[in-house]
Amino acid sequence: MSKDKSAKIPTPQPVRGTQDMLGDFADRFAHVVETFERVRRLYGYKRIEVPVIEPTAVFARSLGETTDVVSKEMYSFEDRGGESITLRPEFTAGIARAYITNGWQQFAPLKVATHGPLFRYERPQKGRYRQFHQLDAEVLGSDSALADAELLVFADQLLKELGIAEGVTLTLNTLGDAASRDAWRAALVEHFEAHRGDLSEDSLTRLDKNPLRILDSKDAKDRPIADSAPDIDAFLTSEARDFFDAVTAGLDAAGVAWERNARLVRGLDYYRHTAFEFVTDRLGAQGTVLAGGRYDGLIEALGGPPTPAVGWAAGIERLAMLLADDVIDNRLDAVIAVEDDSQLAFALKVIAAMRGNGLATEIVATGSPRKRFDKAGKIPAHALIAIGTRNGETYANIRGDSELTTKIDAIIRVL
RNA sequence: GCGACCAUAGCUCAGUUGGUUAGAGCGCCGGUUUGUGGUACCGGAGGUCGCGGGUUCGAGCCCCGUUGGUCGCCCCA
Repeated sequence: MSKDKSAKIPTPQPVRGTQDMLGDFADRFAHVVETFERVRRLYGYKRIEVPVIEPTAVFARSLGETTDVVSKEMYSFEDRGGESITLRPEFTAGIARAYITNGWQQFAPLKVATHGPLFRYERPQKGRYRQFHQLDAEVLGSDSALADAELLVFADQLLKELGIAEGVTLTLNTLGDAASRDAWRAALVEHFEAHRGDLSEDSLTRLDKNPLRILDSKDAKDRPIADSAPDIDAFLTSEARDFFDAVTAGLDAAGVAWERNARLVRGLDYYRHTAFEFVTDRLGAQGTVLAGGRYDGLIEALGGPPTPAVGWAAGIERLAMLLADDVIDNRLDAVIAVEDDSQLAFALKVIAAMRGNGLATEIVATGSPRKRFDKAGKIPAHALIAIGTRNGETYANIRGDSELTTKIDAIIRVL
């Protein structure tokens, strides 16, 4: 290391909102993904891979008129050909594009699942990053309420298998069909206009841009007005009512607990019928762990044929943060402390044999020989093997669970 | 885009109303105990106190700016 400070090379900073993971958290992350991959097979969801980059139009068109999101929160750039490219901020639009451009209509109804990195240009906070990762499940080309129900049962089982269902609640609402939704929206605008003077400043702008969003406002000033606003129920067509009933009946039959949240809404117009969020109060302001809904209008908005679809996505980091501390067992089977360098060759034979027998093993053979036993003892493992010389003879002392030490003893004995 | 809080050793943090040479724990390196066993003892390396200005006889501490982080708001596809 140079002491010459002027010669020091400045280390580039990581991009804001990106994260590096080492050890425990990376293992938790992988555990979430592995569990998802296992459970999605149980439900017959096909693995799908779609690009991280898409033409900007894929997302701009799917997100429609919510200019805030499109203009300020997407990672977009021009490639060398002058085409506007965007790092995917969500899975759904890219999957819908793939569905159209690959002619996957032939497979409808198509159940697919994927996971990977997504990018949104936002201010990072707890459970919210610029590069983040999601699990994703979609059913394309099905207008059946059974698809919605199955998707939710899948999500419920995933959370249960991750051991985080406790403290996570499925909240559910319907946005109705287009007719229901339009009637409800008009009634809401009327209600909010009547209370215009009591709304927060933010909600006044929502009233113009996205009135449904006043319903889930966090501002205490808005709550009485939002809470007294009409529910969609009175405006549901009988078809929409039947659809919602069929979804909830499916959940009840499968034993999935749910709560109606009549204030749960989606900002985009292509959402229809089912909207849901699995929420928790254990992640600060970012309480949504898994969310989705039915988006019957999306594929058409991308220039495809009218295609009903429903899906959800879940933040892998958020799920990983919720995992219990003891879910991941990082302990090795054994650690070898080489207490005498003349026994190094023997120790290397032992560790090769251990690993060859499927036992995860680490070796400590550097630094002061006297300290190696202590050092090895600090590495989490089920057994500790000390190798040294005593009375001119090689010796190996094994400590740990009796079953494991017997197995190790047998491996070493034949060397 | 807005707000609050924070920034001292590789990590987690102390650091008094501004006052000598900025500390601890963990980690790292070395030494002591010749030991079937050890939460032990001793020592060492490692710091432009995020950066730049200012106030002051004197700034890790006070003021301004700046960069970065955390949390929240907006937004949430």
